[in-house]
Amino acid sequence: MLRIAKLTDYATVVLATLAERPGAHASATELATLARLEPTTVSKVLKTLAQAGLVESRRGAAGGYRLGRAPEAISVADVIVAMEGPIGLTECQLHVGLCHHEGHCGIRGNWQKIGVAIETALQSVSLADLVPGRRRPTAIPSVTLPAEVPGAER
Amino acid sequence: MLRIAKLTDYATVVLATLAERPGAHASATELATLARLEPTTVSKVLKTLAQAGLVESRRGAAGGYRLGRAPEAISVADVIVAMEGPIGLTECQLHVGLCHHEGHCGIRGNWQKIGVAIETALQSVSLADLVPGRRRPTAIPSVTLPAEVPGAER
DNA sequence: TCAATCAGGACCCGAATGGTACCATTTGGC
DNA sequence: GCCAAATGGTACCATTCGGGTCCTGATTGA
Ligand code: FES
Ligand code: FES
Repeated sequence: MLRIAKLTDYATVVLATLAERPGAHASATELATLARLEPTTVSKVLKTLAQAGLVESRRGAAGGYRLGRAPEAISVADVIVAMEGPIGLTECQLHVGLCHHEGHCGIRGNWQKIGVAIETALQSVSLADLVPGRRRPTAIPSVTLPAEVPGAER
Repeated sequence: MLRIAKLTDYATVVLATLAERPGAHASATELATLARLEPTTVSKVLKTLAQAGLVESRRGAAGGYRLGRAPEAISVADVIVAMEGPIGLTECQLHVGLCHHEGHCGIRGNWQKIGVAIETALQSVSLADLVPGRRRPTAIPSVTLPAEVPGAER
């Protein structure tokens, strides 16, 4: 399916909600009602996001969460990486030596390039672009697949 | 993870193997030994690919599979769609009316745009680009996020 | 006729995901 | 000083999904 996890989707919704109230801290339950999600789930998502530094947390009474950086500085790629770990289409793309066919499979390098292209595309979309009302036309800049084939033999 | 399924990865490997022997039909077991994969798995993959028209099959003795089109005409997006169904980052991106938050969530449209951008990137990489020995520098053309916000208010 | 080969399922098992609950820790207010 | 509010962290369970195998039937060439 090439899908992101549901929790990642929730994360974007919660972050978008947070982006609409800059500055002040908002509690997890408060955000949950605003986003109409389960409080427990929102809490879980926020914990993960806090570990990644995308949101800042304050504990204790009157605590809560707020964005760790400006909405423009948080990309969709950041959210995905925070929630699901490094972006990689295939398993063997991330670590070398795990795949049985590395020796005779010339595809690996290409998967890596494709992954980089997608990641670049995701990085150029920021939270500010997702927040309704603050929309502005966004153009993903020319995503070029780095053709580092040395001698382009054929 | 934003990963593709393993079977999809296998599909690209098998297709790449097929691309190296144009014309003649190759049996599933034959392809399995070439790609060093489980014959049963390769068979399963090929069946799926045949349904999508990416490979042509011939039954009976001396039967087998061959590419349905030229390697240049088969994109990575085609393979993913054939193996995993329509590309969509989120669930609510594919069908309208399933998500509870559609009413007040302005994110959905943006996810769709991001999905289109990724799909475009995947479509511009063909099988021919993946086959080792036939490599040629590939540039994913300027993937532009269609900013169809009517009045770009801000 | 027979053997090879694809077609189309059914089936099973393990892993991952979504979701929930519990308890410790911190912090502000009374 | 104490309590309520709120996060931090972990552990847990049910369900789903993906990977993988196997079986039976249909087709085709020798
Ligand atoms: S499939 Fe893993 S290296 Fe090619
Ligand atoms: S999360 Fe489903 S429409 Fe926004």
